[in-house]
Amino acid sequence: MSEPWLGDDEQLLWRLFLRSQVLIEAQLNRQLQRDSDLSGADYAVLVNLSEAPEGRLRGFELAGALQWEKSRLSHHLTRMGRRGLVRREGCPTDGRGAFVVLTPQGRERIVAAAPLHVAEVRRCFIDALTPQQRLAFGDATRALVIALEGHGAE
Amino acid sequence: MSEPWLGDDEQLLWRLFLRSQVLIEAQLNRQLQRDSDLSGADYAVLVNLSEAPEGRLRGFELAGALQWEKSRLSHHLTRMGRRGLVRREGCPTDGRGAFVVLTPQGRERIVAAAPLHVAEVRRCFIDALTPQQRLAFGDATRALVIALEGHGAE
DNA sequence: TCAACCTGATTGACCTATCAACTATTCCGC
DNA sequence: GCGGAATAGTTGATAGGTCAATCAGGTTGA
Repeated sequence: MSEPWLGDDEQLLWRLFLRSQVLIEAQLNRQLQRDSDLSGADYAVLVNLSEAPEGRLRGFELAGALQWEKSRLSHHLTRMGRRGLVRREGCPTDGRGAFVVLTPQGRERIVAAAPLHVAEVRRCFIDALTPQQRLAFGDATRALVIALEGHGAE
Repeated sequence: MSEPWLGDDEQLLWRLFLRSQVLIEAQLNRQLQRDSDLSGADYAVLVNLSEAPEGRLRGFELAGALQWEKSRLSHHLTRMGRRGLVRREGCPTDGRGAFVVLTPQGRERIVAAAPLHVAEVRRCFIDALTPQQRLAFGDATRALVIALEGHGAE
């Protein structure tokens, strides 16, 4: 429970986990870029907006949903704005705030991209596991998330 | 096995996986930066070099081990070189190639950093799982890695 | 009311990552 | 050998991410 080094099996487990992360992320980003000319970050923004009423969210709501820093969001929205995917609008009831709004083109893009992306998630992730493995995987990742949200990282 | 969308449980599984990735990566990078003034990328480079005979590897070997693009490696080595962690050396038997060599300071740094980092991996990852979860999780991640290395991503 | 503070968001500097283009060398078939 | 393909590595432009500073607009309380 508190030895200084990792045993062989622990080492292997850790490296497998790191490797699965890298591979999946790379594969999905590649697919999004190739099929839809979107980055993973673009996709996440568009999904959140498209699920919100009228395709609009306050900046801080979007940042919270994505778990992004506000400055990251701001920079990213500027770039997406240049590509016509989103637009900013002032908030009438709070002079500090702003809405982020999905443009019609943005909506078209996410509607076209989502099925392809989901299919890739299914292919690379869901279908790569047996039902038992899925259960075990969910069980373990849930334990990880609980442990990490509890102490280490707020 | 080939439905277009994800079911609730599949969706949850996927989001847990994504979230566990983000949390662990953030936590470990924070620890490395705080305790050892190294990024995760720096650490990975140094570990690979320190495990190689004489602390030296050809660029393409290092890139392969890290699964990095050659240009990423080249840029990163330039930055690490400026900080005195690594050094480049020409290869006598292949005029195109170069060795990347761990400097004495680089070795000191990784030797000092590794135990702290490993302890954090243990705390955040290994100890967060029960022995049964570790076995099952290893089984599932192995299946993922095999599936991903097989077709999608070469 | 008005000063201190908090909140939502933007900006600029800096660091890191990716892509495409390029140089130099080696390998291979003829 | 020699011309073309493949390999090793660098470079520059650009996109993305983090940090600290800034700003404008709310909120609170003496």
